[in-house]
Amino acid sequence: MDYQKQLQNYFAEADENCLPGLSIDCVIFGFSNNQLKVLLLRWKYTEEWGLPGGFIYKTESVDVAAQRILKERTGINKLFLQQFHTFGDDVRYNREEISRKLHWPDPATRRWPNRTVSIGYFALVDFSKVTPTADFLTDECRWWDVENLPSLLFDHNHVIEVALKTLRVQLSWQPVGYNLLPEKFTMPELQRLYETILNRPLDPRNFSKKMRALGIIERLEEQRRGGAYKSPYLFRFDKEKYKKALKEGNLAFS
Amino acid sequence: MDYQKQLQNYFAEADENCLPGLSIDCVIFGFSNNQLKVLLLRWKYTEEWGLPGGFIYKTESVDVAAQRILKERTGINKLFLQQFHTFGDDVRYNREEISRKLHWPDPATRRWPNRTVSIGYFALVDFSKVTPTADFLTDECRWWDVENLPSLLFDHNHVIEVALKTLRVQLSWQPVGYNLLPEKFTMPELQRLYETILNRPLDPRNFSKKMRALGIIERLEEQRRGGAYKSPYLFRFDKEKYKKALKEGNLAFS
DNA sequence: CCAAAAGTGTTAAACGTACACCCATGT
DNA sequence: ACATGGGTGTACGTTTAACACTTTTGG
Repeated sequence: MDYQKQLQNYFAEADENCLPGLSIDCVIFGFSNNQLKVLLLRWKYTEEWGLPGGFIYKTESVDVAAQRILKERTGINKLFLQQFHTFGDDVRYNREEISRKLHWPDPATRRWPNRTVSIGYFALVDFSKVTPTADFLTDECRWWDVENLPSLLFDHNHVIEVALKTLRVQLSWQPVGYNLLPEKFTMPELQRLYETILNRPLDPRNFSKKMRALGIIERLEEQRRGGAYKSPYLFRFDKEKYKKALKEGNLAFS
Repeated sequence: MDYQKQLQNYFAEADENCLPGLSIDCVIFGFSNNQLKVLLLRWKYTEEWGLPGGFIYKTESVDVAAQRILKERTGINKLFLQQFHTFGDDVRYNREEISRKLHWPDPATRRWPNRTVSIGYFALVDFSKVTPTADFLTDECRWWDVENLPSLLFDHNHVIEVALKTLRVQLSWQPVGYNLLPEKFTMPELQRLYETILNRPLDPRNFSKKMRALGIIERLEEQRRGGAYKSPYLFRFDKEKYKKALKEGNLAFS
């Protein structure tokens, strides 16, 4: 089997060139169809899903490694990426269980350390600009609703939960809308993004008022045609004002 | 020199029993004399100060290691301790510079990895309950004003800055007063704690009003006698209500 | 013409902020 | 008696929260 050899090579290289016992996990958030999504990978020849992750080269900063891993494993480049927690429990997974689930032969398994400390990053991306692509370790790469995840490998369900919690807390200071939405969007779309992340309904009149009062978005003449029912106006973020407001911490949303 | 041998033993043990290339740094905050303080250690036979830190045993969770290190190196036990950031730059210190500053012989130095990823924790402690004690690696352990730190070893000045920033942001959700103040305290003391962390003056009338409105502190009949001038009332945190308010995120302070 | 989503304004309550004087105490 | 820090209330402006009807559109 060619795949087994690739696996062995991968771990052998990591062993030689990467920091031992340390890894990175990336939680990539996107928003589409009024749902917050996470990008997951399905490992080759299995039905097992997990977060994209990888190792850190010995001469590479952890932040740079996170960007590289994202790029290598999902094709996504240069985006909003933030460290949110380091997962250091002594038992985060069972090596034998993982090895069984992934159909790994013993030699490959043994290369996987018994214990790994993992640094968690989350990314916010424009769903419409991502073309999920599987890499040599995986068969499939696709978006999953945050609300409806399968049981994942390792402690990845927990990692996603912590990322979500961080995202909620940081809603007020992070350019969430700016990174998760396409360039042009409607007010209801923005509202549903906030509702999804905050996990509670918001009043459309108050929401619209507040968002527009922040002065970080502008309404275009254009309307979104083609959908059924009344055509909503399109909006666009004013990048400069958004950044300025973020710096001043003006984007709290209670 | 006995110390050199101890050093070598220490690193040899760490090499054998600890996770390689990973360390923990602890930023311990205290409050006294209207100043926010950090606990620092002076390395033996030098004038070089740094944060208490250490390594993680191979069978120990990172959180537990942080508590153990704190206890071992400062005598402080069982307190508020929170991971705040992982420092993963590829060049966080110069091994030769460190070795020179600490008067380390080559063999000991070579045991120190060329690169270490460090997980930062910050602790909030009751200043009055801590008896700073140096350990076998250090000559002295004492509090320093956050506003007036010396140039520290490694990237520890930067680590403290990030911890402070985190502390400021989290003032609203963390039991800062509860952990940094003695059981009984006066309103001006609490106010100065907040002023110090937020780094700006607050109006005493508004501060008192707001704090008491939160319903998490109770005024005792007792007053603090002995100081000159008018005797201030003593207050105490209502632990239950404090925890409840924290859960509900009601402790924002703008 | 109908169903469904988009869009919008007013009011009351809560909260934040600015501001100044008297009081208690030890020396 | 006095110097010093402790203690307190009011008024104004801003922000939030609650609330319902009309408009637009495609089918």
